[in-house]
Amino acid sequence: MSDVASPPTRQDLTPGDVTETEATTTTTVPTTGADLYGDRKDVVVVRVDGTLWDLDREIPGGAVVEPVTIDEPDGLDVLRHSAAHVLAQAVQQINPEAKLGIGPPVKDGFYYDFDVAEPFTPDDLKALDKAMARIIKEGQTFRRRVVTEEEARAELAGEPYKLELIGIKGSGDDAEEAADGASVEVGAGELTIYENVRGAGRESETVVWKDLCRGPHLPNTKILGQGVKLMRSAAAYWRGSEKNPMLQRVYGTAWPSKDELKAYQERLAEAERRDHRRLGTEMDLFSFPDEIGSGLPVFHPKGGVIKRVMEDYVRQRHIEEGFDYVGTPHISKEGLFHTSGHLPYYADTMFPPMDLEGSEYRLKAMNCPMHNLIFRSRGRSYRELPLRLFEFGSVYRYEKSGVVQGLTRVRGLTQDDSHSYVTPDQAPAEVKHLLNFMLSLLKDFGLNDFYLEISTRDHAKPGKFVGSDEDWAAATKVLQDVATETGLELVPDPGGAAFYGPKISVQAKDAIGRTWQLGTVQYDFNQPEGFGLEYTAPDGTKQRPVMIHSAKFGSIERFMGVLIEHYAGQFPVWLAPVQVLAVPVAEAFDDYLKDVVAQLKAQGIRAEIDLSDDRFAKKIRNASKQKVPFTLIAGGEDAEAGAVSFRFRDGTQENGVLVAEAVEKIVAAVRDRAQV
RNA sequence: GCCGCCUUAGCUCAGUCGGUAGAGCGGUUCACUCGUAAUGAACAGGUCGACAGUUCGAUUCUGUCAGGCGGCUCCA
Repeated sequence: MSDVASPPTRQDLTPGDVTETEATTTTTVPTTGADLYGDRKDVVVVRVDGTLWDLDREIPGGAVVEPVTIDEPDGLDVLRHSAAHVLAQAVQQINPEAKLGIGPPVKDGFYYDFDVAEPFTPDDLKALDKAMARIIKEGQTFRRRVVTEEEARAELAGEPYKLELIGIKGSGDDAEEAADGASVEVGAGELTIYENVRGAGRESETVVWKDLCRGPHLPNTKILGQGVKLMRSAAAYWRGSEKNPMLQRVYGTAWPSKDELKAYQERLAEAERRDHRRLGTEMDLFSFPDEIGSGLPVFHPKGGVIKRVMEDYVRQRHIEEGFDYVGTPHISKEGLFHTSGHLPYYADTMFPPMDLEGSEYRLKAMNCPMHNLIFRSRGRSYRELPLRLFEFGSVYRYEKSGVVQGLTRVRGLTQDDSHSYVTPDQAPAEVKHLLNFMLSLLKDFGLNDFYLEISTRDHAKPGKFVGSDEDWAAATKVLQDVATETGLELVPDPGGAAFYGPKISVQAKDAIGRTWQLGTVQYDFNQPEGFGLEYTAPDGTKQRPVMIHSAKFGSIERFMGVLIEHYAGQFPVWLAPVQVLAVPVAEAFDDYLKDVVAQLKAQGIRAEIDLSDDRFAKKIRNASKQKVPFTLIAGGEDAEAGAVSFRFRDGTQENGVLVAEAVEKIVAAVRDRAQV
């Protein structure tokens, strides 16, 4: 990765500023990373004046050098990228006709794209895993060689995709822009080829494989050890464009050790156990009947409880926060979406029109146009602002068949959508209000770890966005300032804005560290103009409001999916479809527990009793599998004492709790939205 | 939408190298059942995703479509 602009480095610091544990060294005479750190097995490359270099590359005098270990982010990238090279070597060893695409490191692993006549099968992957293991075991050396463009073209004459990358570089485009990951192959500086050498240093040494690559690499394939495994293969468009040919991409994972690989595989297994699609079926929450159509969920009674409780709570909180609950239809004449400006941008993702009595109607894909009509239904005074309209809007989006996925990507969804109409002066306070409100709501549902993404217009694509540069700059500043005030991490997303204005989106981390995009706050100065929205100002003039869109969860369906995975189906009491399951030790105690259940129901608790003729142990098993927060057990000892015994989902137990206390305890757990 | 794989009972899956199918769980019934993750037995349940084609015969082979899974692209 030579000569590429890189993040600030320690060369900018005076020696006294260096607080990191890794010491830097300033070279006085030419040397190499291997000379400096050769005795440290965990050092895989060096950072020379902020850029990563191979260990055996000669470093000039006067450079600031620091070691990069295999377990730090840069070191892991090097490890994974080197694994990608081994994969490519294995592929061409088995199939010399395979043409190379690109092979960058990605989160937790790497991939490499190949143009091959036949897609890879699972058996192919097994064979490749074995071939890779052999290459790793034989300890090939990665050797860097600088080449001219002419030399590179000659050596890579048989690799059309590599030649294309050289061409991109030659044309002066930024390789990073040209193809996601292509910068791994061709940097912005000199061209290099990496050779894999068998028996390096010996007379018999042979170059067994080579690839155009900016590097750097591990010194030796042996370092990959037993931490590498191929995961799957899939197709991917060359350079990320659907206009280009499809290549076959092989994904792998790579870790510094076998144990870390195993830990990663265990994390994947845990994610699979939590998969909301699996739990949704097991817990009888929802389904996607083929007869209805792809991406259109139905909620079963237990899933319906969760959805209703979520909605009830969110509606109540909105009302407390000054929102007015409104209702709008699922369908409208399509002129409305021309007025709003949506149709030219989103026609592809709206269901096609239906012709009724000479008018074209469309299923609603967004709620804002209808809320605008509510605003416009009569004259508005500045005294009414901020005017906040909120509803659970059912919207339908024609998502392409390949992207529909569980509850997280559907074609029919319920948005917890609000639109605040404010004066331009009120906008910053309202954005702040919405953002804090959203974060507090998410915390009530048990999510506590957030970062924000701020999506702005992309000047390179003027056709995608509406409005003047000044309006965009002003709107972006409002969002930026409020987002900064939260103290949360801010990630820029240039080009990610809606056509009508910039947005902040909230990303939440779940219990196993995955992030999900949830709510958004969007600043819109375009639709008020399109709809001619006005209010009367104190001086009697007509003024244009700004509208601020906000969905707190994004969609109820997706958020339910996130919650199912976050809690692994073990919901906090207030959300659990069944909060209490009473299990009599024997039939003789049925009536005793029926009475307890009746007392709980009188307090609004979702309590059931297991009156089946299963044996006691089986009933415990069933209760456990249902993930009910409180299992209440009663037998002779409990009944005599006027008590019940609690059994919790982790198997722990609290025996002999007086019935009145038990009811109070359960009611309190629901009221406090407690997890038990 | 694109590429690959998949679709057999409510669920999870066997199976048929072309002669219309099985298990476990779940369901129903009966018997049993007084303390912490499976009591036993019997019964019911399937146009083998849909539609074409090849064939004496298709759940099995071929094609198209639908749905699912994994990616790519997209995601107001």
